[in-house]
Amino acid sequence: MSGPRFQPVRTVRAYERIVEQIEHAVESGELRPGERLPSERDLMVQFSVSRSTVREALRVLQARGMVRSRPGDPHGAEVLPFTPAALHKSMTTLARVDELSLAELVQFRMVLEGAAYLLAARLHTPSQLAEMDAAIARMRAAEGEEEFGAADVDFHDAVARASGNKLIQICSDVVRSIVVNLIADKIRAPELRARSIAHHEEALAAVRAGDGPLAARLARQALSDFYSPYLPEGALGVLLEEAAGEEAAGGA
Amino acid sequence: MSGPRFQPVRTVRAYERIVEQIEHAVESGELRPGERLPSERDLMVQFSVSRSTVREALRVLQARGMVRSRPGDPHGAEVLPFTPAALHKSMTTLARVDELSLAELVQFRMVLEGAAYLLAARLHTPSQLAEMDAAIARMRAAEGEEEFGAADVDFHDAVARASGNKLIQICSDVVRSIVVNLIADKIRAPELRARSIAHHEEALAAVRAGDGPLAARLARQALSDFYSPYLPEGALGVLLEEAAGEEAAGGA
DNA sequence: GCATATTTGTCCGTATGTATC
DNA sequence: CGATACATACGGACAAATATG
Repeated sequence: MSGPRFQPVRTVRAYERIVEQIEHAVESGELRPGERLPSERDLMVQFSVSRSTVREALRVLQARGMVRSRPGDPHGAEVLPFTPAALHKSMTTLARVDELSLAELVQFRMVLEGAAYLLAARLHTPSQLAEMDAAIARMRAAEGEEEFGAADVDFHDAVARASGNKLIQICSDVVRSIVVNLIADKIRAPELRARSIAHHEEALAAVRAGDGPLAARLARQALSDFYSPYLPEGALGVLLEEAAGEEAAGGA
Repeated sequence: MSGPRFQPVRTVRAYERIVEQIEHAVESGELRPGERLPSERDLMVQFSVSRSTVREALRVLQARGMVRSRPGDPHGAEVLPFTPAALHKSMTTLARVDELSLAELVQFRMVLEGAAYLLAARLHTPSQLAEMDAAIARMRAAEGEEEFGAADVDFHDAVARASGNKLIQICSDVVRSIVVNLIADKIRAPELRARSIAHHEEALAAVRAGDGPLAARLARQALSDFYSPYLPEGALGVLLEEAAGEEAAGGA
C-alpha cells in the first residue's frame, strides 16, 4: 500500500540555515536577551558564507524582532527580549488586508476581556487592585485625550495581567491597539468619559468582590455600547445574548 | 509647558523604505495576491538602490509571508495571499522562549473554543453542520493516529469557521497546533478515541440544538479532562468554575 | 574633546544553477 | 533542446556611524 513516506526535499537557502541556527540558540537559552551576536564579518567566517548572506539572515531575524543591529556598533547585533511586536505586526496586516472587519475585532475583544475579567476576579493580588484604582484615578484626573487613553490602557493591562495568562494579556493589548488605531479619530469624545469611568468603577467593584461573571458581562456590554454606533446592526448581539444564555442555561 | 512634541528622528534604512512601499502597495490592494513583483534588477532601478538592498528588503517581506521568490523565475517574486504563518511563527517563538506555560496555552484554547462554540451554535449553516458530521465520521473510521488527528482538526476548524469570526478561527488553529506539537508524543492514545468521539458528538448535538452555552461547557470540560494529567494541579480549575459561576449568577 | 579603528549600510561586479519560453 | 532571464551567492570596495583610548 503506502510505501515509506519520504519528506519532500526543499532546497533550503543558506541564509535560512543561518536563521535557524541563531534562532535555535536564542530559543534554547544559549543566547540570552542583551547578549551580542558576533560581528557580521565574524559570522561570515563561522558560517563560511559571504557577508550578503549573513546580512539577509540578520534582516530576517530583525524582522522577527529577535535582534537589532546598529551601524558602527563594535559589539555586534543585540539579542532582544521577546516583544509581541511581531505578533502585533502580523495581526495588523491581517486586519489591514481587510480580512478582518471591525466587528470581528471588537467581538474578539469581548471574548478576551471577558476571559480576563473572569480570571482576574479570582486571581487578583492586592497590588494589582491598587494599580486598577490608580488607573481609574488617573482617568478621572486626566486633562487631555491622550492622558485619559493612557490611563484607560493601564487599567485594562492591569486586569489582563491579573488574569495570570500572558497570552490573554498580549492578545488583548494587540487587538485593543489595532481597534483604537482603526477608529482613533472618531472616538474619545469627552462627553463619554464620565460614562467610561463609571463603567470601569463598576467592573473593578465586581473584580474586587470576586464576581467574575458580572465583571465579564459589564465589559462585554461596555464594548458593545461603545462600538455599536460604528458597526452594522446586530453585529455583536449574538455574543451578548449567548453570554446571557449561559446564565439562563445554568438556572434551568 | 509642553512645547510642540517632535518625533525622534530615526535614520530609516534604505531597505526599510522599500519594504514600506511594497507593503503599502499590498495592503492598499494595489498589488493583489498572485500578482508578481518586478525582477530584482528592475526593482533596483525603480528604487535606485543596489541589488543587495533590494534583496534585504525582499527577505524581510518573505519573512512576513507576503512574497515568495524562486531562483530562475522569470516573472519575479510572487505576492502571496495572507496566511497566518507569520502569526503562527511569532506565537510559537513566544511559547518556545518558555514565556508561555502549557497551562496558559490550554487555558487560552478553552477561551477561544468556548467562544467559537457559543457563536457557532447560533450562526452555523447546514453545510457547516454537514462538515462536522463528516469529520466525526472520519474520526470513527480512522485507522492511523494521523488520520484521526486530521479529522479532529477538521471538526474544530469547521466549528471555528461557523463562528463567523476569522480571528477566532485563526488563533484557535495556531494555538491548537502549538499545544499539539508541545506534547505530541505523549498523547493520541488509542484508548482515548472512543471518549473523544463521544465528546465531539455531544458538542455537535448541542450546536445543532442551538445550545451554545452547553457546547462551550462541554468543550472546556473536554480540554480540561484531556490535558489535566500534564498540568499542575488546579491549573484550569478557575476557568471551569467561573464558567459555571456565570450560570449560577444568572440563576440568582 | 578628539583621533582612530572597527562595524554597519550600501554599492558594484561576477559566477553559477535554474526555470521558463 | 537551446537561449534567455532570473535568483542565489560570492568577493571587494567605500562612506557613514559608533565606540574606545
